[in-house]
Amino acid sequence: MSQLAQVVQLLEDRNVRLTPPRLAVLAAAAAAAERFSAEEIQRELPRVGRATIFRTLKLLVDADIICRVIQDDGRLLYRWSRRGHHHHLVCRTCGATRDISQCGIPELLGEAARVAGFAMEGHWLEVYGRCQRCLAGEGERPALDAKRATGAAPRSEEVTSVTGAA
Amino acid sequence: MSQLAQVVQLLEDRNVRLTPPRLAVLAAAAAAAERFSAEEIQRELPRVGRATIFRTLKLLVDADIICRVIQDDGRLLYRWSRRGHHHHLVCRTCGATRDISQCGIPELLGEAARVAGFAMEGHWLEVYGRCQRCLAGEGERPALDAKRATGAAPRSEEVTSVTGAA
DNA sequence: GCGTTGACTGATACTTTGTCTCAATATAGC
DNA sequence: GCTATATTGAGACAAAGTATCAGTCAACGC
Repeated sequence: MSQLAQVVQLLEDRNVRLTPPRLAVLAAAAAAAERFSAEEIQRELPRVGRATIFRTLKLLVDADIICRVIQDDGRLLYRWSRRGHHHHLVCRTCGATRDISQCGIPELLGEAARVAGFAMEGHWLEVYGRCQRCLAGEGERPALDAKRATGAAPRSEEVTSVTGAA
Repeated sequence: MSQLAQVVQLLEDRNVRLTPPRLAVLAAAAAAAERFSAEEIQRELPRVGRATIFRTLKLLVDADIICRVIQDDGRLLYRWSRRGHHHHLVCRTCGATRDISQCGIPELLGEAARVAGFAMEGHWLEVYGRCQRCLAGEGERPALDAKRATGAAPRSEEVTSVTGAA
């Protein structure tokens, strides 16, 4: 079953009507880089209303199909969510990301939380740095946001922040 | 030397002119909760221009006196920055935060980053859960956010985030 | 097939959180 | 006091959503 088919299944299970605009948003999101902005979807689908795009994205977020990703600069992007708890390495130069499945935060900070009288329930971690290509001087791109309007899809592997259950 | 005096000193060192509006913003920020929004400062200082408030906050961010904090929902807050790398425990019920100076992230994830070909430069971690008081059933506050206009300090479920040097 | 009902849509206005511009004003240095 | 420069406040503008509303569409019962 393709990813898209799975998503369709998931939405049908939630009794969400799969209308043409919704499917268009879904397809555009699927065709976009792993991380995409609402604006990209809008650009891709000029005939679909802005409100519909945002509503559909929200729907997908609610269905846990995509997740909202807050970047360093406060911008919001969307990303296909992945099952399983993981974090990301984010390249500050080109925006590329790699997943880290290793976590260890609960073990690391659980004791500190206990001492502070907190019941730890979750955490949120992102690691920033520079990827091999950018370190080597290739792959330098004006940071993703630079002019926002380039339409250039970010390289896949992308960023995200994940709110993970501790 | 008081915190405010230290800040004034810091700004003077940077040749920043300490005009009355700037001092007013500084004082309002100092009087506010540890974490505050630009809106709160505005409400506090109706006679100071909005642009001046934002400019002054930016100035303080540039001077590393306060830091911008991106919340779960993408909203921006400001927070007095502390010397030294630390993270926060955030109570989802009442919004209270506690610092954790212990970090260990670089040690924990450094190897994973290296394997992925990343040069780790910083990270961003928030731990959330419930504080002792909320666990005990006291201290529960109706989510303060409701209409944002209450002037009350932080709302519940906030997640503060800090980008720390790794 | 028809009518009803409720979900969905697109247009558009509005909100929030800033940033930019510009003329007026304050300040520092001489 | 004069001049150059920094700062200010008002207000326009922008990005990224959200809310509202009338119109449309699809499902469902008859």
